Amino acid sequence: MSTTPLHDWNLEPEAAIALQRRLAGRVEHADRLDPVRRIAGVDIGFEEDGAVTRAAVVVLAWPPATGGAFEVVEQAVHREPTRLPYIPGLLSFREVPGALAAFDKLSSRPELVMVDGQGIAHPRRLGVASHLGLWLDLPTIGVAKKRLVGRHGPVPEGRGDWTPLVDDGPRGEEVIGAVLRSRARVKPVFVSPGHRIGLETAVAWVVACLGKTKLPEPTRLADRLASRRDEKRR
DNA sequence: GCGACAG
DNA sequence: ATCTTGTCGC
Repeated sequence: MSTTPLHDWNLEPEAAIALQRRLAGRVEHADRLDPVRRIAGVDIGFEEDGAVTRAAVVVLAWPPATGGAFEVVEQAVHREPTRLPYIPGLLSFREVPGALAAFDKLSSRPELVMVDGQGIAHPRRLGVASHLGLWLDLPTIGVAKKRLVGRHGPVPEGRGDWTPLVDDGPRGEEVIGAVLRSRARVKPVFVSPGHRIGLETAVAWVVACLGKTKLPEPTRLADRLASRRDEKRR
């Protein structure tokens, strides 16, 4: 993939959208995973009233130890001035640069990455997970807490159950993700392929990484580190 | 004009 | 995303 620094990109909305259209065509929708030994979780948080972007990456060992506990192989945090405000559909331009910088601090390279946000469940099929996957050239999965686009029917109640998230594309209706019941009696999460992975495989990995909470461990731990829940809760 | 709208 | 106390439940 291109190594063009994102800060060199023209971030005018029209240009950003045109770029997303081009990049979407490069996203791979079939599984192309190496044997998985490490899974990374990525998330971005903010400090100083949003003036500072805080990107966090947590690498977990796969498989988890008997009992379900995941071993944290390593983690990294990168802070930088926030580049852009939040604009639905253009989240990548706000969060990917920081995420890449955080990845640069890692000494190991994961074989799979889970991102807090959408994958192809995006207006132009290029959510933050897909965008990051292209730049890292790694399989990525988008795990979002809310819906950005698409529609779906009732979500089955059992943990691990899911219903397809569909949206209309150039060639008619297409499945862009899964609305997954990651935990009984809790609002579902939106799982969508980011890059180099298909929907079924993506859902299987998310379910395999579920602990006791709504979010899969990689994303949950990255979220905690990005929002520094540790120091805060006191 | 009125909603919808990842984080 | 972020600001935040208590509270219900396993």
